[in-house]
Amino acid sequence: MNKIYRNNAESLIVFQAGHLRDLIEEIIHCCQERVLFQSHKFLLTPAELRCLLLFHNEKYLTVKGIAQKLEVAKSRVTKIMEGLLNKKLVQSIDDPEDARVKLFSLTTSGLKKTSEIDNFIKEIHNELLMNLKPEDRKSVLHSLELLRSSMKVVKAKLF
Amino acid sequence: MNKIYRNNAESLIVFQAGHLRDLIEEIIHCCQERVLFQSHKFLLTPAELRCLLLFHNEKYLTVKGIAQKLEVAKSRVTKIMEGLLNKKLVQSIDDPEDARVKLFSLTTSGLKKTSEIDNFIKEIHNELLMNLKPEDRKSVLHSLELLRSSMKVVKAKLF
DNA sequence: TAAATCTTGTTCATAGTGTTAACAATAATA
DNA sequence: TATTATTGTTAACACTATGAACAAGATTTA
Repeated sequence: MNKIYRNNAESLIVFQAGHLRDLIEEIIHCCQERVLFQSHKFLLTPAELRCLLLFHNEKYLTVKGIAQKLEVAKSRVTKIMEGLLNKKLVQSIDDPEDARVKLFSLTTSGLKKTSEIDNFIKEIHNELLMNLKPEDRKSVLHSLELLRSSMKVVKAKLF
Repeated sequence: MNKIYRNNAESLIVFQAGHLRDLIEEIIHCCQERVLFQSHKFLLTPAELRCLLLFHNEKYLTVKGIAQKLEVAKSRVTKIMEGLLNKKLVQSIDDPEDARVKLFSLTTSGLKKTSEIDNFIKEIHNELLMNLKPEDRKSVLHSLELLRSSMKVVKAKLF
């Protein structure tokens, strides 16, 4: 029952599923290494780096807003911002319309660093793409879209 | 210089690289959620779960061996094994050939749990595959292989 | 063989990520 | 105005992880 399959089709699926598992694991491992590498390179903790990148689209962010985007508790955000304030990469002002709220924004050096990080990440992904043969690029992207969709379906079943 | 590209080819590459970045990010996020879900499901910490799966291929493992496979410090392994010993999922004996060495192995309940976890992961990946159209499966796997290779090249340049 | 060196695993201090609960200040609502 | 809801902080806790110092045991070498 463990090694004998009803037919070749079933055996192929088991093989492919195992292969899929190994490939995903390797790819994730590689990405995690990159995250550590780049936070080390920019003298930030991974959480600080992730947080800085949120300011790419928005000039002002609140603790609540950051917590939602990073999907962590507000108390965690307080800690992360403490680090970024110490490093003088962000500054905070009180929201003139609501005294409970703090508005965080990048300092000049924070803006510079954020832009450097974003360029670095862009460059990495550019290389990632350029290492693929031009005719493979579209199909790799399409495959990742299929995989993402399938993951969403599996996830929906799980919860 | 930021929004004007020399030609359509360059613009396409920038677009594709950004798309690649977003897709990888989403996929990784999904996988991380799965890791949390499954460790919660099996009443283990993620590190304990990862460690249990190492016994799939080998009956006996040492602290050093586990540290190498998990790519963590030996002191970390000591802690993880403490948790697994408390949960009675592993047992340890002194290596008769070297008094410094401890040989860890799964208990009966550890073996059972490990097998349940492995089946769960197999099932997840099976579903992941089955949600793809049969004619897409090979190309998705092939694309992941291409991506993995490209990542290795990029990584090699980085270090 | 005895001394020096290497290996194995543990403990401890430290850092980073993250949660929940309790709380104070402020805002919105009834 | 009194109640309720929101915002952000603090504190206690858990998990992941590292590196240094160390003890015990194995190996090498002089």
